[in-house]
Amino acid sequence: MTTSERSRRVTLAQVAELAGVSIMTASYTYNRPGRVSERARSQVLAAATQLGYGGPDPSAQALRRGSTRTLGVVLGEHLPYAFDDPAAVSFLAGIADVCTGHGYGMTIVPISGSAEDAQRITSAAVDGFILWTTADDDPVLAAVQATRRPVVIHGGPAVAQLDLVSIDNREAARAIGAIAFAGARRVAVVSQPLDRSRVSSVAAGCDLADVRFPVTRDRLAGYRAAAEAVGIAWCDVVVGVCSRNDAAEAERTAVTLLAAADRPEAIVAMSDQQAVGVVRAVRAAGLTVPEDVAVTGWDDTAIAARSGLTTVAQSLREQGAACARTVFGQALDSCTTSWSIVRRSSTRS
Amino acid sequence: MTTSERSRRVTLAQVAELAGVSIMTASYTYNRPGRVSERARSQVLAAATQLGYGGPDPSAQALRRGSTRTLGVVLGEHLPYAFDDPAAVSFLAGIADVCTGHGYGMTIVPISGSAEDAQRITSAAVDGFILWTTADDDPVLAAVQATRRPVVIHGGPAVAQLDLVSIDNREAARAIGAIAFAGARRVAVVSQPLDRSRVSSVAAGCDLADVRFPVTRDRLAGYRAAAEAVGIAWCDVVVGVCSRNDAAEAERTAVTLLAAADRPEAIVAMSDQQAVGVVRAVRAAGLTVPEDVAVTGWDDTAIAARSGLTTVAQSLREQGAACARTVFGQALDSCTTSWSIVRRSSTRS
DNA sequence: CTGTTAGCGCTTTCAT
DNA sequence: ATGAAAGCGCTAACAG
Repeated sequence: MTTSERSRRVTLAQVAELAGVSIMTASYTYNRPGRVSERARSQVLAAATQLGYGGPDPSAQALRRGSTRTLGVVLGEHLPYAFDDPAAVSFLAGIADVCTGHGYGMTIVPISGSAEDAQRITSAAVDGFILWTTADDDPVLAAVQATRRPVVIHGGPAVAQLDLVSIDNREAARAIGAIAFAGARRVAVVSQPLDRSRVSSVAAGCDLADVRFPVTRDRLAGYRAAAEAVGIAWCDVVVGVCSRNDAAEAERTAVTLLAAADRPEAIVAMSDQQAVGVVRAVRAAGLTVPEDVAVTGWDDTAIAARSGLTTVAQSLREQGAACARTVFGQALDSCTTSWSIVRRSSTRS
Repeated sequence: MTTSERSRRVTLAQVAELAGVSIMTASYTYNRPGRVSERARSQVLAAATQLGYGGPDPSAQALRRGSTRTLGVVLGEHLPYAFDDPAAVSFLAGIADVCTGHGYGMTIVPISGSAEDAQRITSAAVDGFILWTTADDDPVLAAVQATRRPVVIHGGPAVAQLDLVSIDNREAARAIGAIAFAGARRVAVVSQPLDRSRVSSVAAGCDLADVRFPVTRDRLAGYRAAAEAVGIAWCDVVVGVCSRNDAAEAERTAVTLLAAADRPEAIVAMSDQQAVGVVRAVRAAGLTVPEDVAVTGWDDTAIAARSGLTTVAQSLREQGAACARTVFGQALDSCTTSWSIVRRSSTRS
C-alpha cells in the first residue's frame, strides 16, 4: 500500500479553487457549516464531489489541532492471543463503550516482544494509552511514559505518575482461597505466567520475589495467606504455571498436579477458563468436584455460571470503561475497583 | 484530555538547538541513526532526555510521509457487541497477526449507527479500511469509498471497485442444510438479523429480497435450496430472526419454534453460539438432539467441538489475515475462501 | 556526515 | 460571511 498506489490526493485548496472560494471557506464548510453561506457551502460540496475529495485529511487535522481523537491500547506481547482471552476482550469492549461515546477511535498497538516495541509505542498517533496488565520490567512502561501523554494501567504494575485501575488482587485471592482451601490438607494453584518469558512450570512454593507480573504476584500472595491460614506452609503448595490463559493448558497442568502421590484436595485457578480445564482433569482422573477436589476460577465470565464455578467476580468491561474515562481526564473515584466472591458448586464450604 | 492538560510539547527543533546541531541531524538520529556520527547522536539523545522529548510526533510524521502505518477496522453499528461475538474476535485476531508483521497498528473505528458515522470514517487517520460484514444499504460503504483509500470487505456486500473476502455462503448453507434436513418433514432456521434495524421476528418463508445483509441472504437462499431439495417449500420453513448473535436469544427463539403444533425436526442456525442455544431449548422441551431435532451451527468455533455440533468450518482468523494482506496490496488469490462441513453428533445422517 | 530549502494539508487568529 | 497570514512538527531532496 504505497502512496503511489492510490490516486494523487485531492486537497482542500483544489476544492476551494474549483468552487471559486477561499481555502478558509472550504475549511469552514466542513468544520463550521453554520458559518458559511448556503451558496458557498453547496459550491464547495459540489466541487468536492467533482474532484472526489473525501474530506479534510485526518493526519493534517491531527497535526494542526494537536489531537488525534484516538486512544491507544496496548494488550501485551502476544497481540493475537489477547483476542483469544475473554477477559481481555471484555476489557476492550469497555474501552469501546467509552470511546464510542466520545467519538474516539481506539488503536490497538501491536507489540511483538522485540526491541521495536518502544518504537511502535512512540510512533502511535494517539492521545493517550491504556495498558493491559503487564510485568514490572516491561519496556513498554518506559515507552508510554516517554510520550508524555496520559497513561492508565490496568491491573499493574503501579508506576509513579501513571494512573492505575485494579481490584485488590491479593485480598480477593485470599478470600476465595479461604473458601477453596477449607478442610483441605493439600492444595495447589494453577497460575498465569510469572514473567514475560511465559515459561510453564510445576514447582512447590515458588518464590514470590521472582514473579514479575504484579497481578499474578498479588494473587499468589493471597493464596499463600489463605493456605497458611489453614495451616499449610507455602513451600507445600504446588504451583502449576501456564504460559497462556486457556483451558487446554490448564487441564494438562492439572493432570500433573493430580498425579502426585499426595494429590491436592483443592486447586485454585487464575481464570475461569483455566478452572474449566482443571475441572475436566479432575473428572478425567475419576474424581469429583467438589467432594474430592474443590476448584475455583476468576472473573465470573459466562462459562463460570454455566460450569457452576465458585469464582471472583469483577467486571473487566467496567474496568476497561474506567480506564478510558480516566484517560479522558475524568478523575478516578478510586484506583481500586470492586470485586466479590460468587459461590457455586465447585467448592465445598 | 485537552491539550492544555499535558505539558507543552517538546519539538525536534528544541532538541536540536540544545544539542547544538541542525534539525536534520536530530531527525536523522531517530530515522537513520546510521547516517549520524556517534557524537552527534549521543548529544541529540542526551538533549532529548533532558528535555523529555518522546520522539518525533506521529501526526507530523504521518502528514509528511503520507502514511499513518495504521489500518482501520469497521466492525458494524454496535462496536461493543462486536467484542462479544467470537467470530468477529477471531477475525480481528487474524488482522492483528498481519498488522503486527508489518509494524502496523489497527484502529477500531467506532460506529454508532447515527449520521455521524460517515464523519468518523472520514476522520480516521488510517491507510486503508477493512469492513466486517455489513448491509447493502450501509452508509459506511460510501464513506470508505470516498476516502479513496484501499478497502476490503469481509463477507459482503460485494461493491464495485472494492475487494471482497468471503466464503460461498449460499453453497455452504445448502450443503449443511442437506445434512440437517435429511429425513425431516418440518424444518426451521434460526437466523442472524435481516437488516440493520436488527428486528427480531418469527415467520414462515421470509422474502429473501427484503434481506439487506448479503451474508444472511445467501445463507437463507442456501437453506431454501436444501429444503426444496427434500420437498419442503420455502413458505413452510419458519425463520426465527435474532437481533444479536448469542445463545440466549437463539434459545428463546427456538423455544417459540418448538412450541408450534407441527414442530420442526431440524433447526439450522447461523452461528455455533446460536446452535448451542437451540440445543438447550430442544433439551428443555424434553426432546433429544439429533433424534427428535437435528441442529447445525456455523463457524466451527471451540464450542462446536465441545457441544458435538455439526457445523460449517471456516477460518475467520485466516479471513481476517487475508483482508489485511489485501489492504497491504498483496493480490488476493481468490475472493472466495474455503469452507467445509464438519459432521458431529447433532445431526442424524 | 551535516545542513538548507521547501513544503505535507490543514486550521487558528485576526482582519475585512 | 469571508479571507490572508502564519504556522502545527516533521522529513524528502538535495546540496555542501
